[in-house]
Amino acid sequence: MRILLYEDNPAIRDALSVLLSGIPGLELVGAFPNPLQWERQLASLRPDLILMDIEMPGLDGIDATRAIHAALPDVNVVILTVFDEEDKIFRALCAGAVGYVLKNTTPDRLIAAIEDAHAGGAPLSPSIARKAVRFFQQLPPLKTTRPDYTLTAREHETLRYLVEGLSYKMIADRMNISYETVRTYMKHIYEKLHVVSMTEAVAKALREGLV
Amino acid sequence: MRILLYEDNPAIRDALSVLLSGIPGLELVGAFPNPLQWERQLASLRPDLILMDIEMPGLDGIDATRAIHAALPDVNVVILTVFDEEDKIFRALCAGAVGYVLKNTTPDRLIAAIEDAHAGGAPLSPSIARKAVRFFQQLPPLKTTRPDYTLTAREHETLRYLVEGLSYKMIADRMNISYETVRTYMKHIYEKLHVVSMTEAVAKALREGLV
DNA sequence: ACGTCAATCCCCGAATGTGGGGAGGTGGCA
DNA sequence: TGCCACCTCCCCACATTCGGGGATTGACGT
Repeated sequence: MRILLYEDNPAIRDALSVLLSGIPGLELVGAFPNPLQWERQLASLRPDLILMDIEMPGLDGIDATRAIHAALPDVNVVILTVFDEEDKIFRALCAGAVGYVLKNTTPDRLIAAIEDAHAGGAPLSPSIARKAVRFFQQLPPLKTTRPDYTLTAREHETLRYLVEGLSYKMIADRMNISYETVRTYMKHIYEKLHVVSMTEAVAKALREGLV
Repeated sequence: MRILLYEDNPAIRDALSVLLSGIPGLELVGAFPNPLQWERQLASLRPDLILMDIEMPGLDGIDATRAIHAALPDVNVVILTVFDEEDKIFRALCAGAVGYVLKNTTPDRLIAAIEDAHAGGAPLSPSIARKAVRFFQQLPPLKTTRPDYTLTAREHETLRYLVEGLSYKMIADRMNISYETVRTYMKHIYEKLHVVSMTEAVAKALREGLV
């Protein structure tokens, strides 16, 4: 398996070069401080897999991943970085990275990640995987049968206005009912949703797609 | 670590029971052919982690996962199944499963998955992980231009607690600051987000992913 | 005919949030 | 050194929400 490495820190680059070169079955075909020349390098070095840092001078690893994935979809790009921020993780995965490994990973786990990626897996460090999974859980309900709180039509309507940011008064006005009726509906909503404040109700409604 | 197993196939259930019982540090506190009695079983057996099959007579493992996750969010549910269809994977993860492991996994990898889940990771079999990652890549161009409201660190923290449904008092308590300071932050948040109430702030924060 | 339940309205008192100010301390940066 | 952004706290006055009640109407089902 031919591996290409993009990493701007010379110490880390050298350490990884030594590590990877010592593994039978792997061949490090190049190691560069940035992916500015990726087009030429990929054409001549023909890697099967790329280890990509994120913050590099000249060209961002995520942008490079996007470009590479668009041009050569068969090349597996694995992000290797210190950042475990959701923002970077999602941008990287959306850009086409097949894996996302943190730099504090032990050498043998890194090797396993490389083999995993080559075998059609998606190596993710545990904390990364958990964040990715949490993303699904926060996803608006696609076709999942969401819990049924048996809100009545008017209660449901009230909740929708609440999520829009309206006050009880405004909702009463919008629904052509009295302020007190809105209060009654809200009490029911609180009971049914097991919440005790507007903010909780709004959060629950939005998170569970009740609106 | 206390483990609970739901699996309808007696042979597999017994095999897993034997396997898990032989691991130091793990304690199999129960093994049932279906999760119909999950409420009572979880209350009495207090598992840290649940291994859940998908197709079981009486109650579907994914539905059970959703119910359990809603009632006891701290209990980690790991799906253990033969199905690697995208549909089931996504429904399971959206329902609150922290992991998804295929039954053709080797025993030591299964043990590793259990430990991984307990350590805050998200054990996914390689082919599952790849499908999950591909999901991100098919996602519509993610909001890279997320508006920047330049909330300060403390304001941002305040907003997060607000979305959790806490009152000013509770937030003050949680952040170890006075009620008045929370009020100050809220005023700033309202200005920066151009909103005038808690509900609007919560809705905007959730909709635009500010939390 | 009776019970149930959604929909509508009402009161009170207590708790909480909103808008307008002011003000001291810190640390970074020009 | 002085400015500025941030974090922290305070006061007043007013608006709004919350948690208990209670009440009437009409529709629907048995």
